Amino acid sequence: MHLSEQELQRRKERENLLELNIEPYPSALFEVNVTTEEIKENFDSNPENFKEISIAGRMMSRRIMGSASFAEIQDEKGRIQFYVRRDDICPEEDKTLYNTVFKKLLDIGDIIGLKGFVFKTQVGEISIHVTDLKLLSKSLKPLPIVKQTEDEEGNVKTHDAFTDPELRYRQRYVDLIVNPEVRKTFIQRTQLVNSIRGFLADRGYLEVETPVLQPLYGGAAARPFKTHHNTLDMTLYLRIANELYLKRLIVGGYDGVFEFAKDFRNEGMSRFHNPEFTQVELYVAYKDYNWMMDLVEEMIEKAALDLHGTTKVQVGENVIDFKRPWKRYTMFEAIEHFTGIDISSMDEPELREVCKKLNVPVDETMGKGKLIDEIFGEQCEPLLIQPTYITDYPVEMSPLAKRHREKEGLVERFEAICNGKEICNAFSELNDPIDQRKRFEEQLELGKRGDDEAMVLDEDFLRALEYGMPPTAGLGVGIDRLAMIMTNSPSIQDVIFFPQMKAKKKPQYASEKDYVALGVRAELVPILQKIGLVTIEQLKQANPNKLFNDVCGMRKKMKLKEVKNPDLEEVKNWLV
RNA sequence: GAUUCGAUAGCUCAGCUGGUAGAGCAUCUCCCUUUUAAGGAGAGGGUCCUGGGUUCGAGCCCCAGUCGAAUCACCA
Repeated sequence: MHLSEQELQRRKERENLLELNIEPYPSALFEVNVTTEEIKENFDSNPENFKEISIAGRMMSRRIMGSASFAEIQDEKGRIQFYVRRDDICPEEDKTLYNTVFKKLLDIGDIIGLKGFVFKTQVGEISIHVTDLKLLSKSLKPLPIVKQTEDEEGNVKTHDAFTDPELRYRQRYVDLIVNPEVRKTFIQRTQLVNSIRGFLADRGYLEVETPVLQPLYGGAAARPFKTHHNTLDMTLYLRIANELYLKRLIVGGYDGVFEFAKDFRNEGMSRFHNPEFTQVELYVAYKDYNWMMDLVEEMIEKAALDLHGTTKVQVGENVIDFKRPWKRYTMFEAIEHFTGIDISSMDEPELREVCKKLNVPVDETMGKGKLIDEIFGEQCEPLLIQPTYITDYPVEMSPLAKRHREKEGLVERFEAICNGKEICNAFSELNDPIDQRKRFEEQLELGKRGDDEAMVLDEDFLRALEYGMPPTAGLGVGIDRLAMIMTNSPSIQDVIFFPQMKAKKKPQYASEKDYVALGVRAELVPILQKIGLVTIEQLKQANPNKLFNDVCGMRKKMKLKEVKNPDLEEVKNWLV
């Protein structure tokens, strides 16, 4: 393993601490009685409450000025400056704790505990005057240092921001340490979930859990992840939705059930798609989709209020207002509104004409429903910024929704569109088992025609319906998409702690033993690694003359005076 | 999957027409006081993503690859 100079330095510091009988990773708890936030908010009004504080966190900056120093400590809530004076933390003769430990053996990134009192500096910054300092955990890897300054107008300017998306997502822990707004985003995501959970629980609906591993995948149209159970020797799928299980529970007699579900779809990735994502699904008996629209409006409006204290949320360049009531269009109305074309009574050839005219891409396999959906998706959806309900979808696209009570060829379904994207999907659930079987069979036909996202027939679910499911309204809300909007995040990766990333290929690093087995002296191993020959295969392919040169050159460069250079014969022997 | 762009010090980035690898921050040494991106003096730190090629000479040009980003496509 290659270590940078700074990493080696810190490992050395760790050793030095041990030699001073200072445990770099102590086990005892450290009593914390205040947070940075509490100090900053309350010190001015109640300074006497902060005479004996104890706080822990990560040291994020340090400015040493001889026998006194300023540094910053960061806890979960924020940062605060602290002031350390040598003679405060070392009242006796022995000044090691300040001169050696604080100044030399501590680094930015170390986790420390402080005791002391709060005061204000001459410049007016609330700070902690430290009387006792304890190392709680030594950090061996240097952090990217992000500095922020404020100009006279109070604009915060960030220097050397840690922005590389790859590193931020692969090492989210670093992102969270140095980019405080990231921590805030995820707190808001949790607040959003809590708000919705509370809203639904207050209405008496039951939060449940249903299988993630399913023998048949259903409830949505998507390609699944496939896996295998060894003991049962059977194929299982990671769920693409939990809809059919929640409906079974409605059959079983619960009148309202919901689940925050991780779903998995084996499809493309984009800033709106992660292979695993979160939905909350809700089913309520004896209700219909009109009732559900009212509920969703209320629920999301409340979530906005809980997070922001207002129904207005800044998203990119737009301000989105979740205040009830939201605009409602039928799908046909929306298409007519945005294109001027009334397609409500068109047949398939006429729809194809319209697509051509509007430059909507189509292909042969698309039926009437898909064509309508395509027109909507191309011409309307991206233009819907404020929360808007689109209702009454073509039946072909909605095999689990109930036929419309009045309109032929449509189902009682709605989606809420916001910022140009779907945030929820709901319908009056189809509970006629005969019709449901027919719809599944139509899906099977689509599957035979090559649609690899067509639904599969679930006999057990049909059996449940045959026992009788009450009329039910069902809902699915994409939590990630909603979180993106509520936190003003442009990418789904910004609201998922550990978004899926392509695996990094790691070469099989050879160990010292592997080199020695070839006759390489152990002291030469670091040289070979430094040259870049980290696998035996690479070493074997090296040109002996060049290798000999490189080794001697690198030895000099690394200033390994005590290491004896190999001769050419010796190098050649490694490669035999 | 397609197109475009990118990869240089721990971090953020510069690097001219192909000619000895640079800055700021971070790190190390020295001075230092309630400082404000504290300051001053000095030092160390590089597989210029990988592999080929062109060339007397490649961070830079060419080819292939890896990884990433953006846009598009797919995702009812």
